[in-house]
Amino acid sequence: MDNGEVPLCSLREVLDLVGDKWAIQVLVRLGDGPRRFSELERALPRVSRRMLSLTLRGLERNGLVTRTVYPEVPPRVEYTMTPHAMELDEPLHALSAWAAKHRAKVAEARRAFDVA
Amino acid sequence: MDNGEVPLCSLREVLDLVGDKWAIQVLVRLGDGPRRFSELERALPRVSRRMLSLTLRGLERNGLVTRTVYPEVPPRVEYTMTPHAMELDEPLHALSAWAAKHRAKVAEARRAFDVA
DNA sequence: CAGAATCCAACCGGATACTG
DNA sequence: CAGTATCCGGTTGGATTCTG
Repeated sequence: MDNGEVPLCSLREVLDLVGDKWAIQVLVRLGDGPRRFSELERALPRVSRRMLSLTLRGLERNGLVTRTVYPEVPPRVEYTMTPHAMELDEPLHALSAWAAKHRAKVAEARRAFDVA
Repeated sequence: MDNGEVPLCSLREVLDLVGDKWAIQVLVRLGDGPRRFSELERALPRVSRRMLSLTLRGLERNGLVTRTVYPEVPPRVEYTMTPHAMELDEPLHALSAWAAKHRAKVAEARRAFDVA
């Protein structure tokens, strides 16, 4: 990791956008298309309604997600990824590839550390 | 972002490793070579000693950093990145490149959202 | 259906002081 | 030098309740 070439502030910016506990889970769900609030809620049982709401609000605020309200009864709201959010796909793949590759070593390091 | 291809759990794993507030700052500093505790402390004035300590302990536990104690007086401790931590360099670059590219849009989205 | 509001417990992290 | 220990205020997030 070369200090001079990693723009630290940019890195912090992305992590501030998607680094929190649920943002990425939501984004990935939106990856195959628009989803309603309740669909996301069912798809992510471990996210409380409150947190889902706050997460979506954050993503919307940062322009990663678009919120569309359909004037119907009962109300329908759909969340959609924006084009630039889609471009996050590849960087995130790179990261998870790293994780997949080194998972065993990380687990082993953790075991070794914990017994000591 | 293709749901079927992004291994969500791997992604969460990496973010759990380096997603917290200071881990990456520390890693980047270690990018050009081993550093002593006090060097890191000076290089990262906004990180409290306590947080630096906890961060290093976490990185060490996950095998991203090696801690070496030299039996001298006064004591000297050096922190070094492990080989697999170095491989994080490129994925992190990809992420920060995304941030750099879309920074303006994100900022604009935020402004638009906040005035509303 | 899609949230917002409120309450409250748990956790986080800074400041300070102490140690091998 | 390189930490750890303790105290403590602020933030986070779950549970619950209320609403258009």
